[in-house]
Amino acid sequence: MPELPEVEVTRAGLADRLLGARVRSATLGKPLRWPLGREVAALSGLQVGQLMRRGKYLWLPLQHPGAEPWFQRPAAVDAPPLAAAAAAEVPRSGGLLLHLGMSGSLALTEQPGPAGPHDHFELATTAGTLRLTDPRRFGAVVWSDGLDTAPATKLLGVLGAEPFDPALTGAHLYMAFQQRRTAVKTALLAGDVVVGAGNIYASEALFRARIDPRTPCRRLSLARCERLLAALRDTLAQAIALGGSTLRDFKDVHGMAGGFQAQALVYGREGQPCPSCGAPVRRIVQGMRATYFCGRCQKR
DNA sequence: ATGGGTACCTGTCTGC
DNA sequence: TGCAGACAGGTACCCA
Repeated sequence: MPELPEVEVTRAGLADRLLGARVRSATLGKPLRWPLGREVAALSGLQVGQLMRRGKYLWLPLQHPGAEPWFQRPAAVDAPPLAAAAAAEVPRSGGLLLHLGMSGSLALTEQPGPAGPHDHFELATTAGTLRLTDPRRFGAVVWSDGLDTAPATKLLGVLGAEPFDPALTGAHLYMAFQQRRTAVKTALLAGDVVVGAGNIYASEALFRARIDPRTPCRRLSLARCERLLAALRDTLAQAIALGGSTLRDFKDVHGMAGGFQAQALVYGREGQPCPSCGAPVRRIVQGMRATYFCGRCQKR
Protein backbone atom coordinates (compact mmCIF):
# COMPACT_ATOMS: atom_id res chain seq x y z
CA MET A 1 0.00 0.00 0.00
CA PRO A 2 1.93 2.80 1.27
CA GLU A 3 3.93 4.59 -1.35
CA LEU A 4 5.83 7.78 -0.68
CA PRO A 5 2.76 10.02 -0.18
CA GLU A 6 1.23 7.72 2.42
CA VAL A 7 4.52 7.48 4.29
CA GLU A 8 4.97 11.24 4.15
CA VAL A 9 1.42 11.84 5.41
CA THR A 10 2.21 9.48 8.25
CA ARG A 11 5.48 11.25 9.06
CA ALA A 12 3.88 14.68 9.00
CA GLY A 13 1.12 13.52 11.33
CA LEU A 14 3.52 12.06 13.87
CA ALA A 15 6.71 14.11 13.92
CA ASP A 16 5.66 17.05 16.09
CA ARG A 17 3.62 14.96 18.47
CA LEU A 18 6.38 12.45 19.10
CA LEU A 19 9.32 14.84 19.27
CA GLY A 20 10.83 14.80 22.74
CA ALA A 21 8.57 12.04 24.07
CA ARG A 22 10.06 9.32 26.25
CA VAL A 23 9.55 5.66 25.58
CA ARG A 24 7.72 3.84 28.34
CA SER A 25 7.72 0.39 26.79
CA ALA A 26 7.78 -1.43 23.51
CA THR A 27 5.74 -4.50 22.64
CA LEU A 28 5.94 -6.92 19.75
CA GLY A 29 3.13 -8.93 18.18
CA LYS A 30 3.60 -11.45 15.41
CA PRO A 31 6.91 -11.25 13.60
CA LEU A 32 7.24 -8.77 10.77
CA ARG A 33 9.58 -8.89 7.79
CA TRP A 34 12.72 -8.88 9.88
CA PRO A 35 13.09 -9.79 13.52
CA LEU A 36 13.46 -6.97 15.98
CA GLY A 37 15.89 -8.30 18.52
CA ARG A 38 16.03 -7.96 22.23
CA GLU A 39 16.68 -4.23 21.71
CA VAL A 40 12.94 -3.86 22.17
CA ALA A 41 13.15 -4.69 25.83
CA ALA A 42 15.71 -1.93 26.35
CA LEU A 43 13.98 0.97 24.63
CA SER A 44 12.37 2.27 27.81
CA GLY A 45 13.58 5.71 28.77
CA LEU A 46 14.94 6.63 25.35
CA GLN A 47 13.84 9.94 23.93
CA VAL A 48 12.29 10.41 20.50
CA GLY A 49 14.06 12.73 18.09
CA GLN A 50 12.91 14.18 14.79
CA LEU A 51 10.96 11.63 12.75
CA MET A 52 12.31 11.49 9.22
CA ARG A 53 11.44 9.83 5.93
CA ARG A 54 13.74 8.35 3.31
CA GLY A 55 11.91 6.80 0.38
CA LYS A 56 9.19 4.69 1.94
CA TYR A 57 11.10 4.21 5.18
CA LEU A 58 10.60 6.16 8.37
CA TRP A 59 13.47 6.78 10.76
CA LEU A 60 12.52 7.31 14.39
CA PRO A 61 15.64 8.45 16.25
CA LEU A 62 15.79 7.26 19.86
CA GLN A 63 18.42 8.84 22.02
CA HIS A 64 19.63 8.18 25.46
CA PRO A 65 18.55 11.27 27.38
CA GLY A 66 21.49 11.10 29.77
CA ALA A 67 22.68 14.55 28.78
CA GLU A 68 19.30 16.03 29.49
CA PRO A 69 18.97 18.39 32.43
CA TRP A 70 15.72 16.94 33.78
CA PHE A 71 17.69 15.32 36.53
CA GLN A 72 20.63 17.26 37.91
CA ARG A 73 23.47 15.64 39.68
CA PRO A 74 27.10 16.46 40.25
CA ALA A 75 28.44 14.90 37.11
CA ALA A 76 32.06 14.86 38.18
CA VAL A 77 31.32 12.70 41.19
CA ASP A 78 29.25 9.80 39.95
CA ALA A 79 29.20 10.09 36.18
CA PRO A 80 31.68 7.31 35.39
CA PRO A 81 29.96 4.47 37.29
CA LEU A 82 26.49 5.58 36.18
CA ALA A 83 27.59 5.84 32.60
CA ALA A 84 29.10 2.38 32.71
CA ALA A 85 25.94 0.88 34.19
CA ALA A 86 23.74 2.61 31.65
CA ALA A 87 25.83 1.40 28.77
CA ALA A 88 25.37 -2.17 29.86
CA GLU A 89 21.59 -1.98 30.11
CA VAL A 90 20.45 0.49 27.49
CA PRO A 91 21.24 0.28 23.80
CA ARG A 92 23.43 2.98 22.38
CA SER A 93 21.50 5.80 20.88
CA GLY A 94 20.12 4.87 17.51
CA GLY A 95 16.63 4.51 16.20
CA LEU A 96 13.94 2.43 14.63
CA LEU A 97 13.66 2.04 10.91
CA LEU A 98 10.01 1.48 10.06
CA HIS A 99 8.46 0.29 6.82
CA LEU A 100 4.73 -0.05 6.20
CA GLY A 101 5.03 -2.79 3.59
CA MET A 102 1.85 -3.39 1.58
CA SER A 103 -0.77 -3.03 4.27
CA GLY A 104 0.72 -1.17 7.20
CA SER A 105 -0.33 2.01 8.94
CA LEU A 106 0.69 3.81 12.11
CA ALA A 107 -1.56 5.46 14.66
CA LEU A 108 -0.71 7.46 17.76
CA THR A 109 -3.39 7.45 20.43
CA GLU A 110 -3.46 8.73 23.98
CA GLN A 111 -5.67 5.98 25.29
CA PRO A 112 -5.31 2.96 23.04
CA GLY A 113 -7.86 0.21 23.15
CA PRO A 114 -6.81 -3.42 23.33
CA ALA A 115 -4.45 -4.49 20.58
CA GLY A 116 -6.15 -6.08 17.59
CA PRO A 117 -5.06 -9.21 15.73
CA HIS A 118 -3.08 -7.14 13.21
CA ASP A 119 -1.28 -4.86 15.64
CA HIS A 120 2.28 -6.12 15.58
CA PHE A 121 4.32 -3.37 17.18
CA GLU A 122 3.55 -0.90 19.90
CA LEU A 123 5.66 1.88 21.37
CA ALA A 124 4.15 3.36 24.50
CA THR A 125 5.50 6.87 25.07
CA THR A 126 4.77 9.89 27.20
CA ALA A 127 3.05 11.38 24.11
CA GLY A 128 0.76 8.40 23.55
CA THR A 129 0.99 4.93 22.12
CA LEU A 130 2.33 4.44 18.62
CA ARG A 131 0.87 1.34 17.05
CA LEU A 132 1.71 -0.41 13.79
CA THR A 133 -1.23 -2.24 12.24
CA ASP A 134 -0.24 -4.46 9.33
CA PRO A 135 -2.46 -7.38 8.27
CA ARG A 136 -0.07 -8.79 5.68
CA ARG A 137 3.04 -8.31 7.80
CA PHE A 138 5.26 -7.19 4.94
CA GLY A 139 6.16 -4.20 7.06
CA ALA A 140 9.25 -3.90 9.20
CA VAL A 141 10.53 -2.44 12.43
CA VAL A 142 14.30 -2.67 12.78
CA TRP A 143 16.70 -1.25 15.30
CA SER A 144 19.80 0.45 13.90
CA ASP A 145 22.52 2.13 15.92
CA GLY A 146 22.43 4.97 13.40
CA LEU A 147 21.76 5.88 9.80
CA ASP A 148 25.42 5.35 9.02
CA THR A 149 25.58 1.79 10.34
CA ALA A 150 23.98 -1.52 9.44
CA PRO A 151 21.22 -2.37 8.97
CA ALA A 152 20.20 1.15 7.97
CA THR A 153 23.06 1.49 5.50
CA LYS A 154 22.12 -1.73 3.80
CA LEU A 155 18.42 -0.94 3.52
CA LEU A 156 18.71 2.72 2.59
CA GLY A 157 21.90 2.47 0.57
CA VAL A 158 20.18 0.98 -2.46
CA LEU A 159 17.65 3.80 -2.72
CA GLY A 160 17.61 6.32 -5.55
CA ALA A 161 17.14 10.07 -5.27
CA GLU A 162 14.31 11.71 -3.39
CA PRO A 163 11.82 12.95 -5.99
CA PHE A 164 11.54 16.38 -4.36
CA ASP A 165 15.28 16.86 -4.02
CA PRO A 166 15.87 20.12 -5.93
CA ALA A 167 19.24 18.77 -7.05
CA LEU A 168 17.47 16.02 -9.00
CA THR A 169 16.85 16.94 -12.64
CA GLY A 170 15.48 15.33 -15.76
CA ALA A 171 19.07 15.05 -16.93
CA HIS A 172 19.84 12.74 -14.00
CA LEU A 173 16.95 10.52 -14.99
CA TYR A 174 18.06 10.58 -18.60
CA MET A 175 21.62 9.55 -17.76
CA ALA A 176 20.51 6.75 -15.43
CA PHE A 177 17.94 5.49 -17.93
CA GLN A 178 20.52 5.34 -20.71
CA GLN A 179 22.03 2.32 -18.97
CA ARG A 180 18.73 0.44 -18.73
CA ARG A 181 16.93 -1.91 -21.00
CA THR A 182 13.83 -2.40 -18.83
CA ALA A 183 10.46 -0.78 -19.34
CA VAL A 184 10.16 2.63 -17.71
CA LYS A 185 7.32 1.51 -15.41
CA THR A 186 9.48 -1.30 -14.05
CA ALA A 187 12.37 1.12 -13.52
CA LEU A 188 10.18 3.53 -11.57
CA LEU A 189 9.01 0.72 -9.30
CA ALA A 190 12.56 -0.48 -8.71
CA GLY A 191 13.26 2.81 -6.93
CA ASP A 192 17.00 2.80 -7.45
CA VAL A 193 16.90 5.87 -9.69
CA VAL A 194 14.07 7.81 -8.03
CA VAL A 195 12.26 6.57 -4.95
CA GLY A 196 8.66 7.05 -4.00
CA ALA A 197 6.57 5.79 -6.88
CA GLY A 198 4.87 2.48 -6.17
CA ASN A 199 2.35 0.73 -8.33
CA ILE A 200 -0.34 3.42 -8.20
CA TYR A 201 1.79 6.50 -8.67
CA ALA A 202 4.03 4.94 -11.34
CA SER A 203 0.99 4.39 -13.55
CA GLU A 204 -0.42 7.82 -12.71
CA ALA A 205 2.82 9.70 -13.34
CA LEU A 206 3.39 7.95 -16.68
CA PHE A 207 -0.15 8.82 -17.76
CA ARG A 208 0.36 12.45 -16.83
CA ALA A 209 3.66 12.48 -18.71
CA ARG A 210 1.97 10.76 -21.70
CA ILE A 211 4.63 8.06 -21.77
CA ASP A 212 3.78 4.45 -22.58
CA PRO A 213 4.76 2.37 -19.53
CA ARG A 214 6.32 -0.27 -21.79
CA THR A 215 8.82 2.16 -23.30
CA PRO A 216 12.40 0.99 -22.78
CA CYS A 217 14.19 3.45 -20.50
CA ARG A 218 17.03 4.02 -22.92
CA ARG A 219 14.62 5.21 -25.61
CA LEU A 220 13.37 8.14 -23.53
CA SER A 221 14.62 11.52 -24.71
CA LEU A 222 15.89 14.14 -22.30
CA ALA A 223 12.72 16.16 -22.83
CA ARG A 224 10.54 13.18 -21.94
CA CYS A 225 12.63 12.46 -18.84
CA GLU A 226 12.06 16.04 -17.75
CA ARG A 227 8.35 15.65 -18.39
CA LEU A 228 8.30 12.41 -16.42
CA LEU A 229 10.04 13.93 -13.40
CA ALA A 230 7.66 16.90 -13.43
CA ALA A 231 4.66 14.57 -13.68
CA LEU A 232 5.97 12.38 -10.88
CA ARG A 233 6.43 15.41 -8.63
CA ASP A 234 2.95 16.73 -9.46
CA THR A 235 1.36 13.36 -8.82
CA LEU A 236 3.12 12.77 -5.50
CA ALA A 237 2.49 16.32 -4.31
CA GLN A 238 -1.20 16.08 -5.11
CA ALA A 239 -1.43 12.75 -3.33
CA ILE A 240 0.29 14.13 -0.22
CA ALA A 241 -2.08 17.10 -0.20
CA LEU A 242 -5.04 14.71 -0.33
CA GLY A 243 -3.75 12.51 2.49
CA GLY A 244 -2.52 9.69 0.23
CA SER A 245 -4.49 6.85 -1.34
CA THR A 246 -6.60 4.32 0.51
CA LEU A 247 -7.46 1.25 -1.54
CA ARG A 248 -8.20 -0.87 1.47
CA ASP A 249 -5.88 -0.66 4.44
CA PHE A 250 -4.14 2.68 4.62
CA LYS A 251 -5.13 5.07 7.38
CA ASP A 252 -3.39 8.23 8.49
CA VAL A 253 -2.29 8.62 12.10
CA HIS A 254 -5.81 9.69 13.08
CA GLY A 255 -7.38 6.67 11.39
CA MET A 256 -8.62 8.65 8.39
CA ALA A 257 -8.54 7.27 4.83
CA GLY A 258 -6.69 9.11 2.08
CA GLY A 259 -8.42 10.88 -0.78
CA PHE A 260 -6.18 10.47 -3.81
CA GLN A 261 -7.72 7.23 -5.07
CA ALA A 262 -10.73 9.24 -6.22
CA GLN A 263 -8.35 11.39 -8.30
CA ALA A 264 -6.61 8.48 -9.98
CA LEU A 265 -6.88 8.96 -13.74
CA VAL A 266 -5.99 5.44 -14.84
CA TYR A 267 -5.07 3.25 -11.86
CA GLY A 268 -7.74 0.63 -11.23
CA ARG A 269 -9.89 1.97 -14.09
CA GLU A 270 -9.59 -0.76 -16.70
CA GLY A 271 -12.16 -0.35 -19.43
CA GLN A 272 -13.27 3.07 -18.28
CA PRO A 273 -12.79 6.00 -20.63
CA CYS A 274 -9.46 7.79 -20.58
CA PRO A 275 -10.16 11.19 -18.99
CA SER A 276 -8.17 12.80 -21.78
CA CYS A 277 -9.28 11.10 -25.01
CA GLY A 278 -12.07 8.70 -24.06
CA ALA A 279 -10.37 5.53 -25.25
CA PRO A 280 -10.77 2.64 -22.78
CA VAL A 281 -8.05 2.43 -20.14
CA ARG A 282 -5.95 -0.70 -20.59
CA ARG A 283 -4.57 -3.06 -17.96
CA ILE A 284 -1.42 -5.06 -18.59
CA VAL A 285 0.98 -6.92 -16.33
CA GLN A 286 4.62 -5.88 -16.05
CA GLY A 287 6.95 -7.62 -13.67
CA MET A 288 3.93 -9.39 -12.16
CA ARG A 289 2.31 -6.08 -11.24
CA ALA A 290 -0.73 -4.48 -12.87
CA THR A 291 -0.11 -1.41 -15.01
CA TYR A 292 -2.90 0.89 -16.19
CA PHE A 293 -2.51 3.26 -19.12
CA CYS A 294 -4.15 4.82 -22.15
CA GLY A 295 -2.91 3.20 -25.33
CA ARG A 296 -3.82 6.27 -27.34
CA CYS A 297 -2.50 9.15 -25.20
CA GLN A 298 0.67 7.48 -23.97
CA LYS A 299 3.37 7.09 -26.62
CA ARG A 300 6.39 4.87 -26.86
C1' DA B 1 25.98 -6.60 -13.86
C1' DT B 2 21.38 -6.75 -15.17
C1' DG B 3 16.93 -8.52 -15.02
C1' DG B 4 13.42 -11.77 -14.17
C1' DG B 5 10.91 -14.70 -11.04
C1' DT B 6 9.91 -16.16 -6.18
C1' DA B 7 8.88 -15.58 -1.58
C1' DC B 8 6.99 -13.47 2.46
C1' DC B 9 1.32 -13.15 4.61
C1' DT B 10 -3.60 -12.26 5.14
C1' DG B 11 -7.92 -10.52 3.55
C1' DT B 12 -11.32 -9.71 0.00
C1' DC B 13 -13.59 -10.34 -4.08
C1' DT B 14 -15.04 -13.11 -8.22
C1' DG B 15 -16.73 -16.92 -10.61
C1' DC B 16 -18.12 -21.62 -10.77
C1' DT C 1 -23.71 -21.19 0.43
C1' DG C 2 -19.10 -23.03 -0.37
C1' DC C 3 -14.84 -23.00 -2.18
C1' DA C 4 -10.90 -22.44 -5.23
C1' DG C 5 -8.37 -18.96 -7.36
C1' DA C 6 -6.93 -14.35 -8.41
C1' DC C 7 -5.47 -10.23 -6.68
C1' DA C 8 -3.85 -6.34 -3.44
C1' DG C 9 -0.19 -0.36 -2.05
C1' DG C 10 6.62 -3.56 -1.35
C1' DT C 11 11.05 -5.35 -1.76
C1' DA C 12 14.99 -8.67 -0.55
C1' DC C 13 16.78 -12.53 -2.43
C1' DC C 14 18.01 -16.26 -5.69
C1' DC C 15 18.98 -17.67 -10.08
C1' DA C 16 19.88 -17.23 -15.17
